[in-house]
Amino acid sequence: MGRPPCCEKVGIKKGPWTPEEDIILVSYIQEHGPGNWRAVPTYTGLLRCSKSCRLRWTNYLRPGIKRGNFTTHEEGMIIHLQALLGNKWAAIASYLPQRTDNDIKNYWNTHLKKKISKFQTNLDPKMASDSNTYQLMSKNYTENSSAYALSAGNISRLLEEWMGSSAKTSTAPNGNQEEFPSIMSTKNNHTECTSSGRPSLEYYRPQIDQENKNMIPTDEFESILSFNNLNDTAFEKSSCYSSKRGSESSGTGIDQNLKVENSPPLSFLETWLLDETSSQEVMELPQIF
DNA sequence: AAGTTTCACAACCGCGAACAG
DNA sequence: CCTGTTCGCGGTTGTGAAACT
Repeated sequence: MGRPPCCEKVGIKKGPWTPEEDIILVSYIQEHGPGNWRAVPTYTGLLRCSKSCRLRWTNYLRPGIKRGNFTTHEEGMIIHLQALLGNKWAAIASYLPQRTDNDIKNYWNTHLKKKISKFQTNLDPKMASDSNTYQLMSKNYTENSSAYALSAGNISRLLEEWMGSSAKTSTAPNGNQEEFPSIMSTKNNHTECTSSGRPSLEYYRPQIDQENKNMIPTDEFESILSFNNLNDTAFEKSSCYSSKRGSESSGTGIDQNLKVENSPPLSFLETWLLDETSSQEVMELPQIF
Protein backbone atom coordinates (compact mmCIF):
# COMPACT_ATOMS: atom_id res chain seq x y z
CA MET A 1 0.00 0.00 0.00
CA GLY A 2 1.62 3.17 -1.12
CA ARG A 3 1.69 6.38 0.75
CA PRO A 4 -1.16 8.65 -0.33
CA PRO A 5 -0.20 11.97 -1.84
CA CYS A 6 -0.15 14.94 0.49
CA CYS A 7 -2.74 16.59 -1.65
CA GLU A 8 -4.85 16.11 -4.70
CA LYS A 9 -2.59 16.52 -7.68
CA VAL A 10 -5.38 17.83 -9.86
CA GLY A 11 -5.77 21.58 -9.74
CA ILE A 12 -2.69 22.12 -7.63
CA LYS A 13 -0.56 24.99 -8.76
CA LYS A 14 3.18 24.49 -8.91
CA GLY A 15 6.12 26.71 -9.55
CA PRO A 16 7.07 30.11 -8.23
CA TRP A 17 4.83 31.83 -5.75
CA THR A 18 3.25 35.16 -6.60
CA PRO A 19 3.21 38.11 -4.19
CA GLU A 20 -0.55 37.69 -3.92
CA GLU A 21 -0.17 34.10 -2.80
CA ASP A 22 2.48 35.14 -0.33
CA ILE A 23 0.19 37.71 1.17
CA ILE A 24 -2.63 35.23 1.50
CA LEU A 25 -0.34 32.74 3.20
CA VAL A 26 1.16 35.29 5.55
CA SER A 27 -2.27 36.60 6.43
CA TYR A 28 -3.41 33.12 7.31
CA ILE A 29 -0.36 32.42 9.43
CA GLN A 30 -0.69 35.75 11.14
CA GLU A 31 -4.16 34.76 12.16
CA HIS A 32 -3.66 31.10 12.96
CA GLY A 33 0.04 30.65 13.39
CA PRO A 34 2.18 28.21 11.46
CA GLY A 35 1.20 24.60 11.70
CA ASN A 36 -1.76 22.50 10.63
CA TRP A 37 -0.51 22.93 7.12
CA ARG A 38 -3.08 20.52 5.85
CA ALA A 39 -5.75 23.09 6.55
CA VAL A 40 -3.99 25.99 4.89
CA PRO A 41 -5.01 25.38 1.27
CA THR A 42 -8.57 24.62 2.29
CA TYR A 43 -8.90 27.65 4.50
CA THR A 44 -7.11 30.14 2.28
CA GLY A 45 -8.23 28.87 -1.07
CA LEU A 46 -4.65 28.72 -2.23
CA LEU A 47 -4.17 26.24 -5.03
CA ARG A 48 -1.07 24.91 -3.34
CA CYS A 49 -0.46 21.73 -1.45
CA SER A 50 0.20 21.86 2.26
CA LYS A 51 3.83 21.00 1.78
CA SER A 52 4.34 23.83 -0.61
CA CYS A 53 2.76 26.26 1.84
CA ARG A 54 4.94 25.08 4.69
CA LEU A 55 8.05 25.27 2.56
CA ARG A 56 7.23 28.73 1.32
CA TRP A 57 6.77 29.91 4.87
CA THR A 58 9.83 28.30 6.40
CA ASN A 59 12.19 29.06 3.57
CA TYR A 60 11.08 32.45 2.44
CA LEU A 61 8.32 34.25 4.28
CA ARG A 62 9.18 33.53 7.88
CA PRO A 63 10.29 36.75 9.58
CA GLY A 64 13.88 37.00 10.60
CA ILE A 65 15.32 35.27 7.60
CA LYS A 66 18.54 36.82 6.45
CA ARG A 67 19.11 36.85 2.74
CA GLY A 68 22.04 37.77 0.60
CA ASN A 69 25.71 37.16 1.05
CA PHE A 70 26.91 34.59 3.48
CA THR A 71 29.61 36.09 5.64
CA THR A 72 32.95 34.42 5.99
CA HIS A 73 32.02 33.57 9.53
CA GLU A 74 28.82 31.91 8.39
CA GLU A 75 30.70 29.97 5.75
CA GLY A 76 33.16 28.86 8.36
CA MET A 77 30.41 27.68 10.62
CA ILE A 78 28.74 25.79 7.79
CA ILE A 79 31.96 24.08 6.82
CA HIS A 80 32.73 23.26 10.38
CA LEU A 81 29.30 21.97 11.25
CA GLN A 82 29.00 20.04 8.01
CA ALA A 83 32.25 18.30 8.78
CA LEU A 84 30.96 17.56 12.23
CA LEU A 85 27.38 16.55 11.47
CA GLY A 86 27.32 15.67 7.83
CA ASN A 87 24.37 16.83 5.75
CA LYS A 88 22.20 17.56 8.74
CA TRP A 89 21.08 20.87 7.33
CA ALA A 90 18.36 21.45 9.86
CA ALA A 91 20.82 20.94 12.69
CA ILE A 92 23.34 23.21 11.02
CA ALA A 93 20.64 25.81 10.44
CA SER A 94 19.84 25.76 14.14
CA TYR A 95 23.22 27.36 14.68
CA LEU A 96 22.55 29.95 12.00
CA PRO A 97 19.06 30.97 13.02
CA GLN A 98 18.77 33.64 10.36
CA ARG A 99 19.45 31.14 7.63
CA THR A 100 17.16 28.38 6.47
CA ASP A 101 18.25 24.83 6.05
CA ASN A 102 17.39 25.11 2.37
CA ASP A 103 19.61 28.16 2.00
CA ILE A 104 22.48 26.47 3.73
CA LYS A 105 22.02 23.33 1.70
CA ASN A 106 21.95 25.29 -1.54
CA TYR A 107 24.95 27.33 -0.55
CA TRP A 108 26.85 24.23 0.36
CA ASN A 109 25.98 22.50 -2.88
CA THR A 110 26.63 25.45 -5.15
CA HIS A 111 29.60 27.10 -3.47
CA LEU A 112 31.29 25.41 -0.60
CA LYS A 113 31.32 21.83 -1.81
CA LYS A 114 32.99 22.78 -5.05
CA LYS A 115 35.49 25.01 -3.36
CA ILE A 116 36.42 22.45 -0.79
CA SER A 117 36.68 19.82 -3.46
CA LYS A 118 39.05 21.99 -5.45
CA PHE A 119 40.87 22.84 -2.31
CA GLN A 120 41.41 19.18 -1.54
CA THR A 121 42.44 18.45 -5.09
CA ASN A 122 44.86 21.30 -5.42
CA LEU A 123 46.13 21.51 -1.91
CA ASP A 124 49.85 21.90 -1.80
CA PRO A 125 51.20 20.88 1.59
CA LYS A 126 53.60 23.79 1.56
CA MET A 127 50.78 26.18 0.95
CA ALA A 128 48.75 24.44 3.57
CA SER A 129 51.30 25.40 6.16
CA ASP A 130 50.96 29.02 5.25
CA SER A 131 48.07 30.55 7.10
CA ASN A 132 47.96 33.38 4.58
CA THR A 133 46.56 30.87 2.13
CA TYR A 134 43.44 30.73 4.20
CA GLN A 135 43.26 34.44 4.52
CA LEU A 136 43.12 34.57 0.78
CA MET A 137 40.54 31.84 0.78
CA SER A 138 38.34 33.73 3.15
CA LYS A 139 38.72 36.89 1.13
CA ASN A 140 37.77 35.09 -2.03
CA TYR A 141 34.85 33.51 -0.28
CA THR A 142 33.51 36.87 0.69
CA GLU A 143 34.07 38.45 -2.66
CA ASN A 144 32.58 35.58 -4.59
CA SER A 145 29.48 35.22 -2.52
CA SER A 146 26.54 36.13 -4.65
CA ALA A 147 23.74 38.34 -3.52
CA TYR A 148 21.15 35.80 -4.38
CA ALA A 149 17.47 36.51 -4.27
CA LEU A 150 18.00 40.21 -3.92
CA SER A 151 16.32 40.84 -7.22
CA ALA A 152 13.18 39.25 -5.96
CA GLY A 153 13.41 41.32 -2.82
CA ASN A 154 12.85 40.21 0.66
CA ILE A 155 9.23 39.34 0.41
CA SER A 156 9.05 38.88 4.10
CA ARG A 157 10.16 42.43 4.68
CA LEU A 158 7.90 43.74 1.98
CA LEU A 159 4.98 42.02 3.57
CA GLU A 160 5.85 43.41 6.92
CA GLU A 161 5.82 46.85 5.43
CA TRP A 162 2.71 46.09 3.52
CA MET A 163 0.96 45.02 6.66
CA GLY A 164 2.01 48.32 8.11
CA SER A 165 3.10 47.21 11.51
CA SER A 166 6.54 46.09 12.44
CA ALA A 167 5.19 44.89 15.75
CA LYS A 168 3.36 42.12 13.99
CA THR A 169 6.60 40.47 13.14
CA SER A 170 7.38 39.75 16.72
CA THR A 171 4.33 40.44 18.76
CA ALA A 172 0.70 39.80 18.23
CA PRO A 173 -1.70 42.72 18.50
CA ASN A 174 -2.63 41.64 21.96
CA GLY A 175 0.97 41.57 22.98
CA ASN A 176 1.13 37.80 23.12
CA GLN A 177 4.45 36.97 21.60
CA GLU A 178 3.56 33.34 21.22
CA GLU A 179 0.88 34.05 18.71
CA PHE A 180 2.99 35.28 15.86
CA PRO A 181 5.54 34.35 14.74
CA SER A 182 7.23 33.00 17.82
CA ILE A 183 4.78 30.20 17.66
CA MET A 184 7.35 28.58 15.47
CA SER A 185 9.00 27.40 18.59
CA THR A 186 5.85 26.12 20.20
CA LYS A 187 5.06 23.38 17.79
CA ASN A 188 7.89 21.11 17.24
CA ASN A 189 8.29 17.41 17.38
CA HIS A 190 11.59 17.69 19.15
CA THR A 191 11.94 18.43 22.79
CA GLU A 192 14.71 20.89 22.16
CA CYS A 193 14.61 23.47 19.47
CA THR A 194 15.89 26.87 18.67
CA SER A 195 14.21 30.15 17.99
CA SER A 196 14.10 29.09 14.38
CA GLY A 197 11.98 26.12 15.28
CA ARG A 198 14.71 23.70 14.40
CA PRO A 199 15.98 20.95 16.60
CA SER A 200 19.09 22.18 18.26
CA LEU A 201 22.30 20.30 18.19
CA GLU A 202 21.49 19.23 21.70
CA TYR A 203 18.97 16.99 20.05
CA TYR A 204 21.79 15.10 18.44
CA ARG A 205 24.40 15.40 21.09
CA PRO A 206 22.93 12.95 23.59
CA GLN A 207 23.50 10.24 21.03
CA ILE A 208 27.13 11.10 21.01
CA ASP A 209 27.34 10.91 24.73
CA GLN A 210 25.28 7.81 25.13
CA GLU A 211 26.66 5.75 22.35
CA ASN A 212 30.25 6.66 22.64
CA LYS A 213 31.29 7.77 26.04
CA ASN A 214 34.77 8.39 24.83
CA MET A 215 33.60 10.92 22.33
CA ILE A 216 34.00 14.63 22.79
CA PRO A 217 33.73 16.11 26.24
CA THR A 218 30.79 18.45 26.50
CA ASP A 219 32.74 21.62 27.05
CA GLU A 220 35.01 20.79 24.19
CA PHE A 221 32.03 20.15 21.99
CA GLU A 222 30.61 23.52 22.86
CA SER A 223 33.92 25.14 22.23
CA ILE A 224 34.15 23.63 18.79
CA LEU A 225 30.70 24.73 17.84
CA SER A 226 30.35 28.01 19.57
CA PHE A 227 32.97 29.98 17.66
CA ASN A 228 32.95 32.22 20.68
CA ASN A 229 36.57 31.64 21.39
CA LEU A 230 38.35 31.97 18.13
CA ASN A 231 41.78 32.04 19.60
CA ASP A 232 44.74 29.80 20.03
CA THR A 233 43.19 27.85 22.82
CA ALA A 234 40.09 27.13 20.83
CA PHE A 235 42.22 26.17 17.92
CA GLU A 236 44.17 23.73 19.99
CA LYS A 237 40.95 22.21 21.21
CA SER A 238 39.45 21.90 17.79
CA SER A 239 42.63 20.50 16.36
CA CYS A 240 42.62 18.01 19.16
CA TYR A 241 39.11 17.15 18.16
CA SER A 242 40.18 16.58 14.59
CA SER A 243 42.72 14.01 15.52
CA LYS A 244 40.41 12.48 18.04
CA ARG A 245 37.71 12.14 15.47
CA GLY A 246 40.12 10.48 13.13
CA SER A 247 41.15 7.93 15.65
CA GLU A 248 37.70 7.09 16.91
CA SER A 249 35.58 7.13 13.83
CA SER A 250 35.05 3.41 13.60
CA GLY A 251 32.19 3.21 16.06
CA THR A 252 28.48 3.12 15.55
CA GLY A 253 25.53 5.45 15.89
CA ILE A 254 26.35 9.13 15.73
CA ASP A 255 29.90 8.11 15.17
CA GLN A 256 28.92 7.14 11.70
CA ASN A 257 27.19 10.44 11.24
CA LEU A 258 30.43 12.10 12.07
CA LYS A 259 32.21 10.19 9.36
CA VAL A 260 31.78 12.49 6.45
CA GLU A 261 32.57 11.46 2.97
CA ASN A 262 35.10 13.77 1.40
CA SER A 263 35.35 15.67 4.59
CA PRO A 264 37.72 18.61 4.34
CA PRO A 265 41.05 18.62 6.08
CA LEU A 266 39.49 20.08 9.12
CA SER A 267 42.58 21.37 10.83
CA PHE A 268 43.55 23.31 7.71
CA LEU A 269 40.11 24.78 7.43
CA GLU A 270 40.16 25.65 11.05
CA THR A 271 43.43 27.44 10.53
CA TRP A 272 41.85 29.39 7.76
CA LEU A 273 38.75 30.16 9.75
CA LEU A 274 40.74 31.32 12.70
CA ASP A 275 43.24 33.29 10.72
CA GLU A 276 40.59 35.21 8.89
CA THR A 277 39.41 36.72 12.13
CA SER A 278 42.79 38.08 13.03
CA SER A 279 44.00 39.88 9.95
CA GLN A 280 42.69 41.88 7.07
CA GLU A 281 45.99 41.80 5.27
CA VAL A 282 45.91 39.37 2.41
CA MET A 283 48.80 38.62 0.22
CA GLU A 284 48.44 37.61 -3.38
CA LEU A 285 48.63 33.88 -3.79
CA PRO A 286 48.00 31.42 -6.59
CA GLN A 287 44.36 30.78 -7.34
CA ILE A 288 43.32 27.66 -5.59
CA PHE A 289 39.60 27.87 -6.08
C1' DA B 1 22.73 39.72 -31.86
C1' DA B 2 21.50 35.03 -31.31
C1' DG B 3 22.18 30.60 -29.54
C1' DT B 4 24.15 27.72 -26.01
C1' DT B 5 25.99 26.64 -21.62
C1' DT B 6 26.59 27.39 -16.82
C1' DC B 7 25.18 29.01 -12.46
C1' DA B 8 22.32 30.02 -8.46
C1' DC B 9 18.28 29.77 -6.21
C1' DA B 10 13.44 28.29 -5.43
C1' DA B 11 10.57 24.67 -5.23
C1' DC B 12 9.24 19.81 -5.50
C1' DC B 13 9.45 14.85 -4.30
C1' DG B 14 9.88 10.87 -1.57
C1' DC B 15 11.02 8.92 2.67
C1' DG B 16 10.96 8.32 7.54
C1' DA B 17 9.63 9.91 12.19
C1' DA B 18 6.12 11.31 15.21
C1' DC B 19 1.68 11.14 16.65
C1' DA B 20 -3.29 10.13 17.28
C1' DG B 21 -7.05 7.02 17.19
C1' DC C 1 0.59 -2.80 19.07
C1' DC C 2 -1.30 -1.45 14.48
C1' DT C 3 -2.67 1.69 11.03
C1' DG C 4 -3.37 5.99 8.91
C1' DT C 5 -2.18 10.89 8.83
C1' DT C 6 0.73 14.76 9.14
C1' DC C 7 4.99 17.00 9.30
C1' DG C 8 9.90 17.76 8.58
C1' DC C 9 14.16 16.63 6.36
C1' DG C 10 17.42 15.84 2.69
C1' DG C 11 18.10 14.99 -2.15
C1' DT C 12 16.94 16.42 -6.51
C1' DT C 13 14.99 19.03 -10.25
C1' DG C 14 13.15 23.20 -12.64
C1' DT C 15 13.83 27.70 -14.12
C1' DG C 16 15.44 32.30 -14.91
C1' DA C 17 19.59 35.01 -15.25
C1' DA C 18 24.24 35.57 -16.41
C1' DA C 19 28.20 34.28 -18.94
C1' DC C 20 30.15 32.53 -22.86
C1' DT C 21 30.78 31.36 -27.85
